[in-house]
Amino acid sequence: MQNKKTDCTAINPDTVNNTLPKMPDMKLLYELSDFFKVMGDNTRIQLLWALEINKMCVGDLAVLLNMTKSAVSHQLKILRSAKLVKAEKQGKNVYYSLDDDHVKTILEKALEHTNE
Amino acid sequence: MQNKKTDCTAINPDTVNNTLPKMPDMKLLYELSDFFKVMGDNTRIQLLWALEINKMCVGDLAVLLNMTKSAVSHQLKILRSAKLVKAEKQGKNVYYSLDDDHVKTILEKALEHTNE
DNA sequence: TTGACAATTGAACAATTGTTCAATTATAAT
DNA sequence: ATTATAATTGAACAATTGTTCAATTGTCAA
Repeated sequence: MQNKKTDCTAINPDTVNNTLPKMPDMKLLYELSDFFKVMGDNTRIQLLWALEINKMCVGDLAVLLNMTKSAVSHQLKILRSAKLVKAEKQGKNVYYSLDDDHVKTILEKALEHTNE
Repeated sequence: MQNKKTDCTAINPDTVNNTLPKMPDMKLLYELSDFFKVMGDNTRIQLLWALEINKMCVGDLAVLLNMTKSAVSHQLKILRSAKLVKAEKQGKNVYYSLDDDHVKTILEKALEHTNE
């Protein structure tokens, strides 16, 4: 019941042994933290909330959030690769919208926490 | 209907005008993204999940996650200032546990998203 | 009081991240 | 074909972040 990194020893080895097998797979935990990492940026939260109100194209979002199209596009790419938004091309414009019903639920749950 | 940062113009000014008043306060959005930022780290997700299983002290957590006590302590401090975990001193040890029922709910909701 | 152990703290470092800028692609209109 | 507009892309830069290391604080036992 030791730790490779330090000479640190467990105070309650039983508790550690009880906890270890109940921990989820590392892969799952990485997926979770990667998901939250995507949500953990103010620009992306603004984009998600805006798209929750209306489907919009990059130019509209840039004006709405007072940002450059480039910056918006970069962040939308991250949201898209996380499957949080989807893109739909119409002529010269690309319209973005939420790709996932869970996003709204998670935003609301997170609000319950911060509003305490 | 212009943007100060670029010469960019809205494609659909009506949509932008419709969306703008419906956007939540900037302060609220920052609180939200700050919350997700705290959740968006693999070490902290591991800590939260471990504490969801058992109340533990710093040394136990360090052994469980194979980290130094210092690194664990640093991250616990961040979780504590975000009111996600609470500390309770017992002699030489400090026992940590989840401070918020919502955390578990949010973790589960996030899993629903990543498991698709 | 002294020594040992648990935990915290601050500084330093490497790594990651978000925005800007400039260039490029793609589509529609003339 | 040429021009104009929408969007994307990649490189560069500044800012932020997580871990390590060393030193410190606080508590118990001898």
